[in-house]
Amino acid sequence: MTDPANIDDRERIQAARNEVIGAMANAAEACGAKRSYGRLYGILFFAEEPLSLDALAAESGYAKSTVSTAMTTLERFHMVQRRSLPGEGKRAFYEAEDDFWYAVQQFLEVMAKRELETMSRSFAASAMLLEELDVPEADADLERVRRLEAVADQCDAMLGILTESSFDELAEVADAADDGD
Amino acid sequence: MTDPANIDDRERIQAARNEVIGAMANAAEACGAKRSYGRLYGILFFAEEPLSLDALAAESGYAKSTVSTAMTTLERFHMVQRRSLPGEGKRAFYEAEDDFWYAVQQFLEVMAKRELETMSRSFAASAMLLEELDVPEADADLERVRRLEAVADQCDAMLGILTESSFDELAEVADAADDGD
DNA sequence: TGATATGTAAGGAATATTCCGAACATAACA
DNA sequence: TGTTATGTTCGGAATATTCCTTACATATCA
Repeated sequence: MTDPANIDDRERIQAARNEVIGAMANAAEACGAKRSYGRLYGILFFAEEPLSLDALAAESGYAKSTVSTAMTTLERFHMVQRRSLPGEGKRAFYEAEDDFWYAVQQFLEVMAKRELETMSRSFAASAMLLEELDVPEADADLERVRRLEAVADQCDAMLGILTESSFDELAEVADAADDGD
Repeated sequence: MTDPANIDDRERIQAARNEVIGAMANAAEACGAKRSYGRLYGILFFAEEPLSLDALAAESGYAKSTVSTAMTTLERFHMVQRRSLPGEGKRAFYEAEDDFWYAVQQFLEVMAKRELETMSRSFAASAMLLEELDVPEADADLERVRRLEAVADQCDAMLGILTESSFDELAEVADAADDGD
């Protein structure tokens, strides 16, 4: 059942997984989330079956409470799904959203879009204040803020495309854009 | 020279600026940079003339050393430009890149692209390890990693479009994409 | 309902980040 | 070259973050 060759295979597979799991930890950090969330998503991404909190805690080495809050957060981002398997009582099982592009979209939708909207609101508020004034300095500032608003709008449009396009549609967009250039 | 009305105007202008400067601090944080960098960029963005380190320190309230390292970093990102004004000795002056879209592009180019490349390399390394194995479990993992690579490639293509398109070209891309949907 | 297993929340220890101040380095100019 | 003005580096204090432990809450099933 576990002859030397199999043990070696397992180790290699684990090494391959860890490479990706580490990359996901980095990505999470780059996205402003905790590294642990990235690692836990990675573990789930490779899991052959949905994992319970305890299994995830054992596999990852994190405390159960840490895993619990991580799952709650990742669920809000639609990065993992919580399943209640029948006959398993209260116990919940988690699996990763295996469509990684969808996961990326969800992140952009929830985080980037929200961040951008907050920024746009600030720009708008600033513009409002400046419009009420009638001095040259205010005019110059208003011009600058309007440019910021234009960029924010453009970013918003691009984000819309990214979050609303399927993976295949996006490929078309990319091709079209390359032709245009 | 500073009658009540002017003082009031100044305060309002400052309030309008602070609104934007605060938004930029938030944006910097969201982008994984320090809030102080965002604020300093914002101050420069509204400055009527290039500012020296001391002026920036006075205006922002940060220590000069903090401003110094901030400027070095922002310069690497092409978010600010360092100018040596003639007759000013060693003293350097800084001004913000006023094309905000260009600044965004620079950020994507330097940070997002680098991050994505690191991730892609990890995916590739993992795939290499898995290709050498010939067990079903490894095949299943390889399939998953290949999907990750496909998403990373797509993201890279989109990043390319974003970083290589001018503001106006980007609008065309957005329009074309909306038509396509 | 009680007993047990599971999930969540709160507080604090370990760690990482940010920023300041002081020491140091370097360029300009007398 | 010496002096002064400016810029940078480094160590540590203040702060923020992460994650664990413990305590609590809630669901399941006898």
